[in-house]
Amino acid sequence: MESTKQQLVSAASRLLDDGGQTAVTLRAVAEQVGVSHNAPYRHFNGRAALLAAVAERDFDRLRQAFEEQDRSNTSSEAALHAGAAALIDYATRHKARYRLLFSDPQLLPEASLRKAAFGSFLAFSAIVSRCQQDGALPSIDTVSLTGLIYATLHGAIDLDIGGRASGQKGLGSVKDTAALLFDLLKAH
Amino acid sequence: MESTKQQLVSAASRLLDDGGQTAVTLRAVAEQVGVSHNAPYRHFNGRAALLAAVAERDFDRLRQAFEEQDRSNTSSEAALHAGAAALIDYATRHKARYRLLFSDPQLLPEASLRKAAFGSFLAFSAIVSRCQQDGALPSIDTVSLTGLIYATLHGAIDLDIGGRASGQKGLGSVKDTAALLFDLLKAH
DNA sequence: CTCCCTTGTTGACATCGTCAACATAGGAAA
DNA sequence: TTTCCTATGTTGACGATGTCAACAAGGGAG
Repeated sequence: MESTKQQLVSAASRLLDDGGQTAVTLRAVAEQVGVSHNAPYRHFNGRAALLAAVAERDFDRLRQAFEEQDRSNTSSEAALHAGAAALIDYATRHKARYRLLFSDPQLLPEASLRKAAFGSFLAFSAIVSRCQQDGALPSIDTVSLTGLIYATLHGAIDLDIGGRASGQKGLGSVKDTAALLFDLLKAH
Repeated sequence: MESTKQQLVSAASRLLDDGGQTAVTLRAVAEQVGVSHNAPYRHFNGRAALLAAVAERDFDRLRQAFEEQDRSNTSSEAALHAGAAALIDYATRHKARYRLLFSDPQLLPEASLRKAAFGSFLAFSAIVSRCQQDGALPSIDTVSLTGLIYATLHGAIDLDIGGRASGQKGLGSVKDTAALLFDLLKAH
């Protein structure tokens, strides 16, 4: 027995995966849940708020995934690679959702969403910090270094999804770019 | 005396800068130019095609900016930094337009648009290649290296525009991220 | 029992992208 | 010159969509 609110978020996620941004219409979401076209307004302030809820939920999941890697029994370097792989994997599996989280301009900068986004960034930062302590990454400002890695990962993913850079070579190029960055960082 | 088609593209750009994605409605564009709400259809296949034309024009301008830096009389390293600064500057001045070029999911993968996007990437790649010849950048595969730099720049810009990463620290963090990457690359 | 907050419904409205039909001017073709 | 076609633009209409207002039911608190 899932609450209607949760059902709405789930339905929006599904529509996003299936038909992309334009498929996520309030009316379609409502229909999927089996309520009237205006029921969503009892749970969300409007379309943007519903999408923000979807993004928030997934940001939390990403954070959890990063935290799991950070707590794992592997080496810090392996955790870093696994964390990056998790992000790439999520983006590959849910392109439209990834775009919603990281690049949607219509998402209101709600405090809760910003907090969730920052939370996943911080979780990733924890992995980076552990790598630094182990000497696997240079001992510079952790936030700056995390920003560099995060930006590179996101940029490679986003360019790949949109096919805007070096042709559409598939996600192989994303992993290659990440590997190249990690190699450079390893060599001090 | 500007052709109506060019006027439509210019008006769309202006509306994009002023009011963001949602402000660019075909009817508003037509009104700005002073034609009926259906006149744009005589020049573009629809809204997506008009936006693609805007993106294509700006991709060409970016390519020209990169080519100018490549031909400049400065050092190859200065050209690289100037090229990066030009991209950051463009993104800062025209956030919504930057998003359109590099991250808009609704843009049909028209051949001409893809060609223009690839053209700007290639122009940037030429600068990178010159840096490699001068020993200012590591002698690895040029396309891979350009992909890394391009991805980092785009990722830092995109995260900053959306305020998704380390808080909204302004574009300062973007330049810092770029500087950090260049430092790392310089140290082989 | 009564009241009110939550949740949901129906109906309406403005806006938008898009299609179809019609108008007009200017040059090519005869 | 006259005829016709194409490019360009206009008007009108339609369906889809986000959103607002008004109404309904139901269940728990007092």
